[in-house]
Amino acid sequence: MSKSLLELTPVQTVACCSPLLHEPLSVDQAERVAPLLKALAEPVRLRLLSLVASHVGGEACVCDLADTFDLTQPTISHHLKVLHDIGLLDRSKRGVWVYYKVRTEALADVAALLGGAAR
Amino acid sequence: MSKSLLELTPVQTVACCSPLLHEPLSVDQAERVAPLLKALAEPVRLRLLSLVASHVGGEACVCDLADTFDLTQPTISHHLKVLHDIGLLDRSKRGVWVYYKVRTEALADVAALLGGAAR
DNA sequence: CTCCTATATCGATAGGTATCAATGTCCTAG
DNA sequence: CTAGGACATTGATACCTATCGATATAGGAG
Repeated sequence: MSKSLLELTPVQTVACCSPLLHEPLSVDQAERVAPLLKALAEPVRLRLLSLVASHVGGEACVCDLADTFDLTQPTISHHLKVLHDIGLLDRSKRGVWVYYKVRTEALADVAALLGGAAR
Repeated sequence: MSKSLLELTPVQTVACCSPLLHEPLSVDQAERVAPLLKALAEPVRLRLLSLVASHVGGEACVCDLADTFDLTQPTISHHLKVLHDIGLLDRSKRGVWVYYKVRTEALADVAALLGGAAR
């Protein structure tokens, strides 16, 4: 099944291969990637990320997000902080509102490691 | 799933397409994917997966793996069970040894959701 | 300044989990 | 059959985290 995985387009030789499946991950690599995956491994955070990304302008304020969930505002705030601290969300305060925006590069890095070969 | 949404050339796919980032994830989707990511979100398990995949024949027995880690055999066995239970590793017993093999489709599914598109 | 609203932080709690030592299961050798 | 080795399971422990209510902070309205 991995025949197509071996055919790489030149441009994506780096980004496209799945290091995870092609050579043993170093301890350092594993410990660097795991926290990113951990931040993603939460249904609420996955939905938050998705909601922010698909919101108008690619960003959303907490007030846009909180109503979607059956959770208190501190809990939403906590999840946003986790995503921001790990580098998956950018944060910018404008007036009273705080806007979050997905850092797509970070997400792409993870995807590339896991299965970039699918591209 | 949402395969019909992704009728793009490989180039476009690389540049832009990520289901997670293009439409809000449903609660169901999020709750289905999160456990997979959770299973991956562990340095030891990432390394195990990587070791199994890059081992000769794409599979490895526990005895091949255990020595690489500074952990007891039950702990390694635990992590392998987590990866197997979630569907990321296949398991086959041959004689006294148990061989594990990566289920690349499962990994590709996750990668596709995060940042790639299945071909 | 005072009040209100948006968001963050704090403290507590309940549930999850990585790890170990001890033990169980199952296969093969003899 | 019995012994030994490969792997899994169990039970205990220590740590982590998702969630809440309460509270803090900070900006805008009046």
